[in-house]
Order: sequence, then structure tokens, then C-alpha cells
Amino acid sequence: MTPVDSTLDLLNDPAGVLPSSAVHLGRKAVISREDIIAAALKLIGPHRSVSTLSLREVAREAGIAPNSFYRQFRDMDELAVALIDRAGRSLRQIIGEARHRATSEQSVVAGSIHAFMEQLRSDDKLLHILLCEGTVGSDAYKQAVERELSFFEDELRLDLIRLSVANKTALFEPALTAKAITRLVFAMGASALDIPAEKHGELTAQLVTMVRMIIVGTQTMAAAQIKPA
Amino acid sequence: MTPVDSTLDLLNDPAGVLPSSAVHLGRKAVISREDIIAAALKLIGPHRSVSTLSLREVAREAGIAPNSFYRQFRDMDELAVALIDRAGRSLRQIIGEARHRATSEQSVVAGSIHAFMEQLRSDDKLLHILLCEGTVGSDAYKQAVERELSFFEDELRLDLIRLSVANKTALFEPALTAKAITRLVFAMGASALDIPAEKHGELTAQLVTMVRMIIVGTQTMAAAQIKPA
DNA sequence: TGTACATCAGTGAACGCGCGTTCACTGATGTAC
DNA sequence: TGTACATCAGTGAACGCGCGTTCACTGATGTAC
Repeated sequence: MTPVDSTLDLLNDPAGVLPSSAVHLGRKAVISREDIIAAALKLIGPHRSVSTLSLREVAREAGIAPNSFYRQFRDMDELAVALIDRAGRSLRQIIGEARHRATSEQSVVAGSIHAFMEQLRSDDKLLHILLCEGTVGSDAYKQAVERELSFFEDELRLDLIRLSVANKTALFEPALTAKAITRLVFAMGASALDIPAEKHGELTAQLVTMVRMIIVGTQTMAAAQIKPA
Repeated sequence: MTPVDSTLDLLNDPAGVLPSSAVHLGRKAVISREDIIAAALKLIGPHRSVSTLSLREVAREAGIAPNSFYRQFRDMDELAVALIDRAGRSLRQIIGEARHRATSEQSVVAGSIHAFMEQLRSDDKLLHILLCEGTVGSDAYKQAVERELSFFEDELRLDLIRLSVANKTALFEPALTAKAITRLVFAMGASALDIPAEKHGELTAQLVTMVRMIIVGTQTMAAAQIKPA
């Protein structure tokens, strides 16, 4: 039971060398939000989504009393939103890195998608959260997921514009293009969670082609001088 | 309590004019699968997905004893799969009708999407099921939803081919095009469930443009003689 | 440095609840004579 | 037509369980002197 061990470590840490995340205003907090988040992440997997976790279950995994949970979170909803926020931030960073390594539209698309699928293949719990919690759960869940998706869309939109300027190729409604790509990638990612890993390669290739369709379409429509609505 | 009333009606139906769905092998079955399915549909809504329904809750709504449920379904999973099957069949019929009214790619796209969004706007419970149950719940759920989606993809693929032949415009990988469109429409539909009805028009317009991007892309790629992988 | 004290993070026990599932039953149904 | 009977769809009561939430507590922590 790691959380319990780390509790003991904290208490036996006279030199104060432990991560400051567990320290609050000069006083040692034996249970941190981090402990609870880590426990929830341990429980999440391909067949467990955040919305199916119970408070007691998370507390058990964290090695704390059920009611101690309340010292850190108002309820499970608040924990779920914290997890979704973290998941969004994590994925945006990963994709952002992949994207800024890229120089052409081609490599932005392929690179980002490969980074995304790699995260997925590595059984990243945070990504599971973003993919699974969007359609069920409380309004707070859904809003949190929608917020993360819109962050994604925005970053993608800026990159699409950046590249279209660099390549001197116009885009038809970059915002809509970014939204379409984001939604499609997340939808395909969600269905990839349930297929065996050996088919991920095929799915990645499909996804790259699909996104190319959207980009070629948006460029063609811009070239044809179709007016944005 | 409608189900209870209909039970009484059945018992007081000497002329045997009631729907045959409640009659089994010459013997009157007072509780039918239909009663239970109807009760589940009553409970489903924007904030209730099938996976959050309890057996007792459905039984209560149907006006039957909890254990009577078992005479019709092995468990809630079996009920959920029945609901998903029905939802798929219903939506395919609606979209199919809209599609066969159409003659051009333009009107196929716009017509189908409008029919889809109209179903959504009308608060159709069956559509909710298809949109919400894809990412959570048991494997049986997910497989059932995937199966319905693949039916959709297939019908859309055939229609795209039919129209491209009629219009003499080639398509790049029709199967992938159909898959991209299907996934995108369902993903956008799922997020539409949580937005106020007055924004549905805007969302429909966005969706039409997005799908046009895919179709224009797929046509342009075919015209450019890019080889399918 | 040593000691007394206030604070409050974490707890153990208990609550009432709705759940899925089981069991033996009952009583209407359709059938055999 | 009337009657006795077997069938089995539907039931009421009960089970044990895990849940979220509450309460008064306790004991380690950091502070004041």
C-alpha cells in the first residue's frame, strides 16, 4: 500500500526532503490531493471510467478512511473535474511538443496523431479519462471535458494558421477545421480503447488519412473561393 | 402507471384485440419485453444514460416486481443491448429515408444531417442511447454500439458510391470517408445533447460544413490520383 | 532547550438506503376429460 | 358445457452488500512561553 508507506515516510522525514506537494503552510499534510488523485488513476483503466468509481473505493486504494476524502474534495465530482483538467493539460503538452517538432502540415498531422496514439497505446490513464468521460457523468464532467477539447481546438487552429501562412496555402474556416479534426481524433481514439493493440497501427493510418481528407478539403474549398459563412 | 393499466387491460380483453406482442404461444403474457423496454426508455434522458439505470428502477417504472425482470432479460446488460439494437435500427431507418429522398451529394449530406439533428432536437431517447453508451458500460454495450455504427458506415459508403457514380466524381477510399463522416457526426451529436436547443441550428450548419470538407477532400484526393493505400 | 497548549488532519463506528439476487409461494391460464 | 388439474408467469419477503455521509474522537503538529 504505497500511500500508507509514503505517509510513514513523511512522518519520518526530519530533514524535510520530501516533495513539497505534501507540505502545506509549513505543516505536514499526511494526505494530499495528490495521493487521492494517484489512487483514482490506479483504479481507472480500459474497463473502469471515473464515473464508475466510488468514494470508498478511491479511499481504500489511497489507504485512507472514507471520510478523510472530504478534507481534499467536496465530492467525487470535484475529483473527476480535477482529473479531467490534469488529463487535458497533460495531453496538450504531449501533442504540443509533437506539433512544434513538425514543420509541414503533413508532419504536423502525422506527428500529432502518432503522439496521440502512442499515448493511447501506452495505456495512459489520463487519456482514458478524456476519451471516456465526455458523454456520461454529471454536467460538471461534461463541461470539463468540453473545455479541454476546446483548448485543443484552439491550439490546433493556431497551428493550422501558422502552417498555412508558412506554406502560402489558404484554409477555409480554420476554426471549423480544427474542431472537425479534434472531434474526429477523439472519437476514433475512444473506439481504439477497446480494440487489441495490434490493430492500432492500422487505425492510426486510417486516422491520418481521414484528417488529410479534412485538410485537403478545407484547402480546396478555400482555393475555390467559397465564402466562409 | 401505464404498465399496470395495460396489464389490467390485457386481463379484461376477452375479444383478444390487444397487440399480439403481449401474447405468447396462445397464452397471455402479462409482462412483455416491450413493457420493460418502454419503462427503460421513459427513464432515459439527457441526464440519464442506460448504464446508470438500476434493475429495480426499471422494474418500478414498469410497475412489476424486481424479480419479474429476470423472466424477460438475463440482466441489465441484455436489456441495454436490446435498446442499442433498437436505437440503431430506428436511426438507420430515419436517415435512410432522408437519404433516399436526396439526389445529389449536397442534399444527401445536408438532408441526412438535418434528419439526424431533428431526431436529436425532438429529444429522441433512442438516439440518446446510441450517442451516450459508446464509451462506457460493459464490453457488450460497446460492441453493440460499434456494430450499429458500422452498419451506418456501410450504408453511407454504398450511398456515397452510388452518388459518385451518378455524378461521375471519383472518391478516395469510400469506406474510410464513410467512417470519418459517421464518427464525426456521432461525436458532434453527442456534444449537442448538452447544449441549449437554440444553438442546434448553428451546430447543424457547422456539421454540414465539416462533412463537406471531408467529401471535398476525398474527391480532390481521388482527382489528384493519389493511390489508396 | 523544555514544556504546556491549541489546532485541526485523520479516524472508527455507525446510520439509513437502494441495490441485485434468492426462495418458496400463489393464483390465473389453458388443457384434458 | 362443466370440472379438475398441471403449468408457470408474476410475487412478497428476505438476504447480505457496498454505498455516501455524519458524528464525536484522538493524537500528532507547530507555537508560545
